[in-house]
Amino acid sequence: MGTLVDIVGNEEAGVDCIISHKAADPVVYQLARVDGDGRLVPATEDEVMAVEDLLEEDKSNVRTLDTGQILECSTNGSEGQPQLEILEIGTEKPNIPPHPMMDSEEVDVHPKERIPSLVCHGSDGSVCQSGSPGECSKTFSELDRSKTNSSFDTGMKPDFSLLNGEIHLDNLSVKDLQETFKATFGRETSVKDKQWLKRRIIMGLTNSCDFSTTSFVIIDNRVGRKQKTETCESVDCSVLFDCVVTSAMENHESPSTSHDKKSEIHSIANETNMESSTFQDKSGGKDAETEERPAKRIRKPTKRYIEELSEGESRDSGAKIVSSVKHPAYDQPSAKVWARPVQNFGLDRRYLTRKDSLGGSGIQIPYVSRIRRSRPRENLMNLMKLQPSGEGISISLEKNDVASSTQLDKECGNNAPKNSLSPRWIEEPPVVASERSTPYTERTTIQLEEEVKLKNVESYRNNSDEEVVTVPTANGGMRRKHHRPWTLSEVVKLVDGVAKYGAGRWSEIKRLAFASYSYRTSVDLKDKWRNLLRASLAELPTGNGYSAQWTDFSG
DNA sequence: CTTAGGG
DNA sequence: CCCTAAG
Repeated sequence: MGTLVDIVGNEEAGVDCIISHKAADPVVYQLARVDGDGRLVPATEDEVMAVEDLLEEDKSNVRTLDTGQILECSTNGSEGQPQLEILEIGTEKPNIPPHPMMDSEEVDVHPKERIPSLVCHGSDGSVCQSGSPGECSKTFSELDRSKTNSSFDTGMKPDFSLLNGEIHLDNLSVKDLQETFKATFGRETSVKDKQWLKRRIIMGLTNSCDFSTTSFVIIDNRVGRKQKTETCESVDCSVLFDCVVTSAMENHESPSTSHDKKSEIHSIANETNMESSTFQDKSGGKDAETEERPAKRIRKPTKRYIEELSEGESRDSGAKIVSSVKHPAYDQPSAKVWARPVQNFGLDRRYLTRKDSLGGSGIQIPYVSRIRRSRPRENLMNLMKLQPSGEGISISLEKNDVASSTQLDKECGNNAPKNSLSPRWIEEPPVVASERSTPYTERTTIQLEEEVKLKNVESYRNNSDEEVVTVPTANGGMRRKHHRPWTLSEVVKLVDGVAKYGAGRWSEIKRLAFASYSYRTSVDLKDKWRNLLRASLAELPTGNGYSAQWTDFSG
């Protein structure tokens, strides 16, 4: 069968999530976690983020499961071992001719009729299905409303007749859209932005269940059926963009087939006139915040595709910072979820199989390692437009980052619950302090390109070489074999973490900001920070004219 | 166990 | 990165 439900565990983050791929193509992940009682609860925002990062950076914890497979959830608290059985796995494969990379079975599934359903056998033997009212649904109940009546595994059609299979929202008035929204999500909305409404509705329909706060959607892989692309075209630029990027990304991977789709996509891209270089979905982004999801991160294009933008993008919206301010309740001893090796995994050429040290089951790593051959030129250029001319400083990026995050904190930090543990802003390196008023620092084209190259190298390694290999050294110790170059995003996260939690609280930073980078220890963070400090101090002190510029701005 | 600092 | 001494 397919590759449809993944378990993502991340011990550092305490995240054990079930990702049900409702749509394999484009993939829609929905996150839930198994709580101590073996119930599915929606993943928290942070878990979502952690998992997202995990998916991007480290696939070693992703297991691919099959229908009928039993999951044991070892819980810290309770004696019993709740189990989750995957009853059905929903796929939403395209109606276009099957991609040669994919299993051809299960291709003709109606998007809204095949939806993942998980049954969990609680430790008490209770069985509950997340799609129907029952034991588990307690945890889902509120989030569930739309889902239950919009067809879960029952095959029921959604509540509204407007939408029989195809979604034609274009002709609807705002009011109609609001109605539809209400029908979809079970709540009113005051948003008047048609684009936003349409987008939300589409998402609500494409998502098997909308965890109103924590569902997130990854459009992954190639763009799906035509119908889907139409949806993209009319409704959501960001999705479309994603598709385009993805398709471009995968171009080299499936040389023969992606052509059609690619051209198709491109034509759509042209039609929609994607002048915007931003990945942020404009209408959605703004309005999402005005509605019930204030400052929540909107759907972000899969970062791997746009890593070049990560420096700006990961915090430009501020959503990340705001949303991750503090949420106590989720340190709950994570329910560990192992996959028991029950049956063979469908051989899907998109996946590499590797040995699972935990359960012995095969970990299937998406073969869609989006290894970029050449970086997207425009993106880079756009990025660089942001950088006014000036001189290049080797760690300007970090400074840049801190500067922006500092700005953000000015905006939102005041109403954010101050974490009493952490107001240690003082420990920011002097460089940073002196530069925080400098909105943009710059580096030369060459430097940027170097950066990108490095990054590509790194992501390649990420995909091909997951484990931390150690080699014995002369003095008997073990040494990590591979020097993992620090990526841009890692550095950014580090700087960010230091800004948030204070330098010195390495374990905190590791736990919270580096949850998904299992290979970076807190010591690594510390060392890296030290190096950054050194580097920055080395550049700045004796006035080569640099400091003058900084002081100009800060004064 | 975490942090700091030297190697 | 590693190692280790110090909280």
